[in-house]
Amino acid sequence: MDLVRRTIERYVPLTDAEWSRIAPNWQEFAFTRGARICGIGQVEQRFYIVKSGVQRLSFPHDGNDLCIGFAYDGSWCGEFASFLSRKPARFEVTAVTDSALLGIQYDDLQQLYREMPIMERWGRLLVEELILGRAVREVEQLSLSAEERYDRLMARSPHLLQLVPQKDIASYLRMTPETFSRLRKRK
Amino acid sequence: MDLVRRTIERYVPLTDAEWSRIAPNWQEFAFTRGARICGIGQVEQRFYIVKSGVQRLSFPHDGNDLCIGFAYDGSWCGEFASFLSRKPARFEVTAVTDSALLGIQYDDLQQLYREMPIMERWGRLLVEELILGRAVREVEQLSLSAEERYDRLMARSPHLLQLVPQKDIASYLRMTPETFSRLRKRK
DNA sequence: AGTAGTTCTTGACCCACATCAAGCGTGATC
DNA sequence: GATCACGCTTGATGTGGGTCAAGAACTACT
Repeated sequence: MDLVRRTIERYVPLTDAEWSRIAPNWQEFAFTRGARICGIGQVEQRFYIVKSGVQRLSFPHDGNDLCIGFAYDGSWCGEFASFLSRKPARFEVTAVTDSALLGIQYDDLQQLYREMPIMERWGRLLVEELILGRAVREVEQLSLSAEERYDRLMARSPHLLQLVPQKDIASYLRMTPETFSRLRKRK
Repeated sequence: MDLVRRTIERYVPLTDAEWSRIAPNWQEFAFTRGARICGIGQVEQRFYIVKSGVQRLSFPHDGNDLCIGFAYDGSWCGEFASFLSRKPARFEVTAVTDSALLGIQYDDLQQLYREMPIMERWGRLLVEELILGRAVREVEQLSLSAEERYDRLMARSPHLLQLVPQKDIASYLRMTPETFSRLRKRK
C-alpha cells in the first residue's frame, strides 16, 4: 500500500496527514491469469496502480484482439477513457499474468479532488504524462516500418517477450503474428 | 478575449474576481497563412485557444509532412507535448489560413495553477478531454480501412475539405494524395 | 499419459495502397 | 498576361505485409 504513496509522491509531495486521508481510499485487488479486469461496455469503476503482474489493454476487431498497450509493475492500469468519461469502455483490460492491483474508486477520487488541491494537481500531472506517452507512440507508429517498430520495442522492453504471448506483442506493434515470427527469425 | 472566459467556463465556473485575475495573462496573436506557430526543436511557449482560422499539427517524415491533426474555432491549439514537458517539439504547428489565437505563457499558467485551485481543476479536465479524443482517434485509426476513414471524416467534418489542402487531409487519414483523390472520384 | 485447444512457425499466394510518372488546373508574382 | 510553383488527377507498375493453409510445439485439463 506504501507503493501508492511512493507512486503519488513521484508527482507531488504528501504530508503524513494528507496521506492518512488518502490511504483508506485505496484497496488491493487480485486477478488470476486471463481474468477480465474491465470488460467492453461496462464503465470502468477504478483507477489502478500495478503492484505485480502484467495487464493488457485491447479491443476486439473482426475476430482477433487489437492490442493497445501493456501495464506492469509501478505503472498505471485501467480503461482510463471510460474511467474519466463515465462512458462504456471501448477497450478491455485483461490480466496477462496473475496480478495484484491497487485501485481507487471513481467517486472517492473525485471527493479527494474536491477536498485536496494537491490531489487535483496529481491528477493533472498524471494525465499530462499519459498524453506525453501517447505522443511518442503516435510518432513511432507513423514513422517507423514494421521492422523498425520491432527493433525499437525489443531494444526498450525485451522482457515483454517473456511475459506476454507473441501474438499480443505483434498486435501491439500493428502487424500479424506471422510477420512478427518472421522478423524474430531474421534476427 | 471573452472567448477565453467562455471556453474555460465550459469546464469550471469562474467568478468575476477570478476572471479578472486570469484575463491579463491571455494575449492575442496573429499569424498569416503558412506561418509557423511552433517549429520542431523549439519549446512551445504557449497554450492557445483558436479565435479564428485553421491550424495544422504535423511532423516531417522523409520528404513530406505527416499530419496529426487540425485545430479550428473554439478548439485548443499548440504543440501540447512540448508545452507540457518543456522539451523540444516533435511536431510543428502551422497556420493553414490566416489565424487569430489567444495564448497564455507557460509560466503564467503555472502561476495560476499555484494560486487558483479552480484553474488547476480546469487544467486537469482539459488534459482529460485531450486523452479522450486520442482514444477515439486511436480506435478509428486501427479498426477502419482507408475508405472508411475517408467516409468517417467526410461525415463528421466535411467543411475541412474547403479549408485545408487535400494532401494534408490525405496525410491526416494516413493515405497518399493519390489514394485520397481516387476515393473522392469514386463518390 | 492422452486429448484438445492454443500459439508459433513456415511456405505460397495476394492485394490494398504506395510509388513513379506525366499532364492539367489554378492562383500568385512580376 | 506570361511565367512559375504547387496541388490535383489519372494511369501504369511495384511491394510490404496481409491472408490462407497446414504442421509443429506448447499448455491445460481430465
